[in-house]
Amino acid sequence: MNSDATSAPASREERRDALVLAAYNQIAERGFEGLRTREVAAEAGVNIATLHYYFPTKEALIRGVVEHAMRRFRSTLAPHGTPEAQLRNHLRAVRRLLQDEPQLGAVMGELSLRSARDPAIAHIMQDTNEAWHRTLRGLLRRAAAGGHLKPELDSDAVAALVVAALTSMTLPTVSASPRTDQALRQLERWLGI
Amino acid sequence: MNSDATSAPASREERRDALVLAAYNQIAERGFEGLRTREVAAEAGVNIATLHYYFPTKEALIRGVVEHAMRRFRSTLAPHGTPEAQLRNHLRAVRRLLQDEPQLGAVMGELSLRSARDPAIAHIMQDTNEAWHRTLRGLLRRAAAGGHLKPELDSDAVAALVVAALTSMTLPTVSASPRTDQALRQLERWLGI
DNA sequence: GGTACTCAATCAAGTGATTGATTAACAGGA
DNA sequence: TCCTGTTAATCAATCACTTGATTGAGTACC
Repeated sequence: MNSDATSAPASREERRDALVLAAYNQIAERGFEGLRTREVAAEAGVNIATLHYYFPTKEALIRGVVEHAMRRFRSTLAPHGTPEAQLRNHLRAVRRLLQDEPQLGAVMGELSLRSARDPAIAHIMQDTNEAWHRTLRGLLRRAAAGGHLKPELDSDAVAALVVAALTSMTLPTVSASPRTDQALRQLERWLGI
Repeated sequence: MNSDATSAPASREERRDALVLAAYNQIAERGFEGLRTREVAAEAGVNIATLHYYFPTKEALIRGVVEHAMRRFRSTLAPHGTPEAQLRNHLRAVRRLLQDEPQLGAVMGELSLRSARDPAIAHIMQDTNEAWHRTLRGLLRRAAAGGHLKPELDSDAVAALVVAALTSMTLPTVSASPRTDQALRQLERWLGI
């Protein structure tokens, strides 16, 4: 049934991804409140019944969006640059990601709120936040070991504050404010990076 | 038409407040996605048509919730205690408010996300955040003037970071984490309060 | 008589999900 | 090579229900 990549129909995975991306964009723009399976299907260029062929329920589609968003976000957490620059690069990378891809911030925000009433989402997001926290602790410890940060720094608490500050940038009231970059610079100043 | 407070029907204001509170609770529990005018009316103990007598549209009801939430939140921003303790009291007060009234955090979070697509909400929340920022700058300056903080402190940037960190606590993924208090303590540590 | 408030019944539109029919591709046997 | 059966994917039509909003009638109070 699967033809080569140059002709319709697209592969199963491509079709699923198109539907997930359409739902992702709709959630970013109108929240879960405005998520409509008919419109998701239309944006992906298929019939509503086709959407249900790939995702039996609307909730199943939402789970696809959760995976997509977490994968996109976690891909940013990978450290890059010299060890002393990694911490600052991290802060800048997350900030830049949320600036360049405001949809990701919007979807992450929507998912965070929904996690209060959806244990599956809560679990995935908690895992992602744990991984993020670990990544940050590692960066902080390495920076302290290299003499770039005070050795008595409480990396656990600092990581928690960094996660909180960056997470707030998924909220439009924070990300839209020019003060957000001031907040980030203050964080860097206090870190001495 | 208005009878005394001991008998039905309640006054016009009481009835409106009951509807707003019912909607507020529903938004806190299920987000805008799960907000149903029929259920709001039922929780307030009136007919759907009565809800529409007081609020012509669902959007009008939502605006009532916005006002209620902003009023509740801003009432916490008022400084209390001695000048040197006011800053720490402020941080603790907001944290405690979001702990004691998680619905407020949930609704504030929902409203923040909705503000991206509702200019009226965006305006009100921006005003509230401006007021909050001013309050914090004032507390920071007074603390610095009293010798409790470093005089070279950038009160603008610190206030921005404080707003961001506290705002993140409206998100369940942050507020549900035991690390949130660590983040707050780290902030206090860096402030020296 | 006028006003404010109430509600049962209804409307019109929307929504997630299902069904049965159709089409295309593939594999295997003659 | 052709034919047949199977499988995967597609969609128009439909279902059953939900939802925001409206209407007309009734009641109480001034």
